[in-house]
Amino acid sequence: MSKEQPTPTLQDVATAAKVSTATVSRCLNFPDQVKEKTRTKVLKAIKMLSYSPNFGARAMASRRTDTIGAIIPTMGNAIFARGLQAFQDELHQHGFTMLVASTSYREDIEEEQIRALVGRGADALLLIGHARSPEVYRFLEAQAVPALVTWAFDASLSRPSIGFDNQKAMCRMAKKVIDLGHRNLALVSAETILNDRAKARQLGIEDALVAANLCAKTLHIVKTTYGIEEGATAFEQVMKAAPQTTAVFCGNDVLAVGALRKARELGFKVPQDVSIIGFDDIELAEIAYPALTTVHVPHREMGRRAAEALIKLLNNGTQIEAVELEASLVFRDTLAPARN
Amino acid sequence: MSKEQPTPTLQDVATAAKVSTATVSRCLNFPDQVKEKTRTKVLKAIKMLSYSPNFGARAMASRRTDTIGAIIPTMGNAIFARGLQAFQDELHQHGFTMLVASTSYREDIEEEQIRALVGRGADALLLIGHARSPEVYRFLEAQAVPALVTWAFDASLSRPSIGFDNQKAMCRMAKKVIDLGHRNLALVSAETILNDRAKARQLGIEDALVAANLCAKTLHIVKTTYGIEEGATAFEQVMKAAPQTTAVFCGNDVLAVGALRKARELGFKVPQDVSIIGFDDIELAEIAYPALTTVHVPHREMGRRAAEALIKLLNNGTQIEAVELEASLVFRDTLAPARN
DNA sequence: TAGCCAAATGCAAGAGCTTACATTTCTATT
DNA sequence: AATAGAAATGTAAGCTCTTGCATTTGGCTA
Repeated sequence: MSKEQPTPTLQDVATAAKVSTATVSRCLNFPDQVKEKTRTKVLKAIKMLSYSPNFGARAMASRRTDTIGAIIPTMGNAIFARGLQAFQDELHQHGFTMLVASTSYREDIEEEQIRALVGRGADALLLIGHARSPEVYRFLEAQAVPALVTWAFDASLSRPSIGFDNQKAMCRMAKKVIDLGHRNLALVSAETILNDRAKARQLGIEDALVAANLCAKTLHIVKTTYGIEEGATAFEQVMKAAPQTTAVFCGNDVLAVGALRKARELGFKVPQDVSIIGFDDIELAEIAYPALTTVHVPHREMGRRAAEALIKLLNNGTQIEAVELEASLVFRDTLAPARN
Repeated sequence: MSKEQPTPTLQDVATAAKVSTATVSRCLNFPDQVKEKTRTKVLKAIKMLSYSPNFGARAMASRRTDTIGAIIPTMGNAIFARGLQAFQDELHQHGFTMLVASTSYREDIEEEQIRALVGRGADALLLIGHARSPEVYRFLEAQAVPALVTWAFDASLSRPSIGFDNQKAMCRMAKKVIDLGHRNLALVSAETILNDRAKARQLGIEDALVAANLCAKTLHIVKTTYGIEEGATAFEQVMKAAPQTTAVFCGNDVLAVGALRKARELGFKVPQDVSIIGFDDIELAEIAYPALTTVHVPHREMGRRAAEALIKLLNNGTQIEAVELEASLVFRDTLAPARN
């Protein structure tokens, strides 16, 4: 494509305002270092030329971008979108900009996106979950880009995280379910290989099973990809393969809502015939009918705290402190005592 | 903060691989211009140093970023998140990167974000709706950054858009509603000053009213901000101020779902006592109970087409052609003939 | 009025990359 | 074996800013 008129540069503004580029630059970055009169002159020139600083050049010269990158699996899932919104709001208040990239839950794309954001000068990164190749962490180190993990919490790892313990949360929920007399549990889960949150949630249920002196192997697991339809299909598979199931856990609310719909379609009464439990507590959960029992993920809090920690790190070098947040259980209408 | 070890540069890689910086650069950008053996050597050096190109420098030198910015009101609304996902998918396939920014429906923030993305070197911009100050358009022109408007379609404007006609779509829906005997209509809408889509949807209903020889003024309008809770509150206001209302249109599905819930809480039977109509057709609409009658926004198609058009423009200079897509009506369970 | 100091401004050196053009190295002819 | 022409590589200028340091300006004091 052809760009005829070159876009205005700092130099153009300087010329138009009859000052040096240094003055224009200071006008933009440290307004009180330049005299009122000069400033007015410069600002007028800027407006006249519709000048906008070239970010790349600025970043290169100042070695700082005030930009923080966030990499999430998908924007399609409201829980991430919401968390990011909180993250972004907090960043914005402190003069930082957020850059988002999504990975579609693919490891190779995540790596690509990490490189893209780092290359774009992100001063720091927000990552979801701990699980990724050591090579990536090495890269981040070489580039001196701090990364904060969220959406998960694991005290045993050296890398600080601000999140909640997926395993513990799911375990608490599973215990409640077992207390209600359920003995034949099933789980509709995302692929757990690249998704440590999904894995942790599974382990949580198994922990509860073991704690109740039941065999962890009795948990019937069906893996699927993300989506309402996928949840529906998975539910059908569960009930076909393990008809005695009385409680179906789902890795997230979207899957759960799909399962719920399919249950109704297949003539199951929820929760009388079968209980369905979600995870995330997005709007969908509240709106579903019957309203979904689920685990509430403190997404706003996570986003806000993560932003806070990163800003402090960037501004004052304050090291990030790991924070474990609570994921609360939300009992609504899809969980009831086991029929027997 | 202190970054001790400087991040590796092109020069470092060149030195390590014993070639010139030009060769390394070509290795990255035009791999087939360099001999296999050299390339291997260079790639090894890159890996060893965990080198990652500095985007700013690259952008500055090559005057192109292969980046397209997208500015949406909020990621909190699934309809935008979904549309962007489609946009992003298409871009990614063609080697482009998407940068997202959200405005919280605020004009000043939108302007700020536009400047931020342009400064960051976005080669083009995706904007939602036509309504914004001429100054912004002038700025875009001065910077020679093409902008494509989506989520709206207005043949009368010179600026090309790829979207649908909000007014026409809502008008069609309203006609159906009127055909079912409804005479007392209400609308729960977002603020229409800065939101041309919301405005268009309102006008659509009024058009239908006029076409049916009714007075446009009979439409009872309540304005509110975005959110389920907000929709609920607005519904209550509507029924208090205009109890004879038999059909409540909502500016989007989220508001509608809130209205729906409140209707149930207040003891209204939907759709027997009152019909509720949404707009967007997000998952929520399908999951709501009763399932929501709404207008389906072709978000995937819009995202995909917009990406396509922008890529063509950037790669071949092909001018963008305006495209009007169809927004279809989805009749589910919240619309019924008026009680009388 | 001279002289001093702080405030305001200017100068110019990078920051890391791409690319036009120059140079070197191959390959294939004769 | 010599050489034209293509392929591979190197050289260096330039992209737009920031910032340390040098210089100028201007307000006071003595």
